[in-house]
Amino acid sequence: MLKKSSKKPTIFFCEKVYDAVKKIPRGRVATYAYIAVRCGNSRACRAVGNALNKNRSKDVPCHRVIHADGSPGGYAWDSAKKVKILKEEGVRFQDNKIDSLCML
DNA sequence: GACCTGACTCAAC
DNA sequence: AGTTGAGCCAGGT
Repeated sequence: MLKKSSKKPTIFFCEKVYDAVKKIPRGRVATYAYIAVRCGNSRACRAVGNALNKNRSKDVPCHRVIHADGSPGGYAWDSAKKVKILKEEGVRFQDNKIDSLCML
């Protein structure tokens, strides 16, 4: 049984990305690497960003996803707005970077 | 159907 | 400390 691979968990990955991002509590942020790890590969961070960038569903608080070094990263709608939203949610910023304490 | 790019990250130089 | 290269996944051209 088991027909050898035959298929890739492509859909799984993006689905997990949305699920993980949706689970981010308000006032908190997560790094792409964190989401990637949650999806199975810590190096799939690119796929995570790509999934959000191409899908950017309103159901997913993609603004809570930031770089690993604390930079707000990018935002398909408006990177500046992303920072603003995070501040509104209560995320602490340190020198234009998200405080590591707010990272999951 | 193959190649490249993209909201990334880590390690080495 | 800043720059460069390599690694991963998915979608678009």
